[in-house]
Amino acid sequence: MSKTDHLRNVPIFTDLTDSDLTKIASKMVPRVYEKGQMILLEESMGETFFIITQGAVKVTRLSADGREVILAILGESDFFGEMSLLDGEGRSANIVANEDAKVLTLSRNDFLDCLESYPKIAIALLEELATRLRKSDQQIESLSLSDSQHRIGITLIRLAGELGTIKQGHVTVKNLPYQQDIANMAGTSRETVSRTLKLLEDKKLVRRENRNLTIYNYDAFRQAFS
Amino acid sequence: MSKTDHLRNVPIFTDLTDSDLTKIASKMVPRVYEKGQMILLEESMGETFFIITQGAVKVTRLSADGREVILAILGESDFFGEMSLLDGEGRSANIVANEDAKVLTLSRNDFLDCLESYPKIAIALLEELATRLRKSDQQIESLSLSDSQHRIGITLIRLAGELGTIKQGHVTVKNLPYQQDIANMAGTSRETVSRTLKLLEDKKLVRRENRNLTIYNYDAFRQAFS
DNA sequence: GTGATTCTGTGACATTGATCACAGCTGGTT
DNA sequence: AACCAGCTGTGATCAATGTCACAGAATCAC
Repeated sequence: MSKTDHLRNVPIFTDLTDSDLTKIASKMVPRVYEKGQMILLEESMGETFFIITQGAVKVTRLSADGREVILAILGESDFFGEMSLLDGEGRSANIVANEDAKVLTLSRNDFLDCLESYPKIAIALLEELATRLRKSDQQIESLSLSDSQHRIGITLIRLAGELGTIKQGHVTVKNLPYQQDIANMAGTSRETVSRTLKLLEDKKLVRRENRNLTIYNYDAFRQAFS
Repeated sequence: MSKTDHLRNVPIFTDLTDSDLTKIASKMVPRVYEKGQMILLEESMGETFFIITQGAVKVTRLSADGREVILAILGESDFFGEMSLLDGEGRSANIVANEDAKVLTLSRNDFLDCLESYPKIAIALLEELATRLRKSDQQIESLSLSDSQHRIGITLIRLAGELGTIKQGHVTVKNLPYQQDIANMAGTSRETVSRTLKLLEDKKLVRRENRNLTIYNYDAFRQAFS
């Protein structure tokens, strides 16, 4: 698949003509990362915009004592790095390749030029940031008000939405993240995730085999936890 | 103060010429709300953009059983309502006048026209959303990793930044919000806020008199809680 | 296939902080 | 000035869940 083809799938570029896409694509530089490799380090200055063409990354913040919060897991056609380009502050999060990953990068100047030249990109980006803000607000609510069981349920729904495939009402998440990662997304401990998954399985709400998780009745499940 | 004067103070409009500002101002309709009055209700469709010219509002989410999370307290020259205009989803939060408040409103269409006609507005708005997203991410981190004492400390810092005035190293927040509101911002209970404030006062980190709170050594305080 | 590494399950225990209950203040209103 | 509503302080209690410890599974590397 060519660079241009990849860009076409990215929400903020969908409104562009082929020739515009090609122009932008020509400025993008591909890079490759191995699983576990750090792509961006907190505190460093942001100078690059990234689009994922293959694989997945996790966006985290680390506390002084090394505990980690996972803010998001991003996959193909998702992008990152725009925040510090936009507001000029330093990085606010770390990005790590969660599996082997390929990305396209755009320099700060080229990115900002895009915004100036194609107002549609700016508007689409506004849309995307609004959606992310909305999700963050939901997360804040759930961390503030819900107990660990609900937060874990909500996290499974997030994962299902991002990584799952729906088939006749039940969703399967292949390659479920490790319990520690789920815990770091849900703001709880690994042990609590273990116990809660068992409980959900006992209640016949989900099934696990190998690294896959199936939510039997996705709608009912969302009902119960949102 | 004229409408145009108010707009000049709003970050997303600062780059505009006077004549552009006047054009936009002419489309804005003023409204007035009393303390406690609901300005926007969750779930309703977003059709209006608001700029605060006087007073303050709180942005909240409510759980099914009536508990409230305060996502932000906004004051003069802050704006809200842009989220559902941008991504077309329903409202994600409630807005309540926290004191008597005056606002200027802009209709959906006029707002979107502004974005199309003045790319600078779109870019400034991107900047603002990036900043908000950054704050949300910090909040998620602190809810996930910090104990209640730290979360309350961080909340006081937020309040100091938004409502306080700095004078030779110490910050005074006049008209500190009620403990219940602080609790709803910090994701803890009102009683815990009461006990923690006492503790901070005993440690000579802050002083309270009437409805005012003074943080003695702002830099050290931030050091200790961030 | 074997060993090493990493992930998961589970009991025991300690602790935080929510909740309840109620008294004491404070500020606004008549 | 007296009253009332709503805010604040504080003790007692207790459930949820984090932490520790370790055994059992799964997966990876050679």
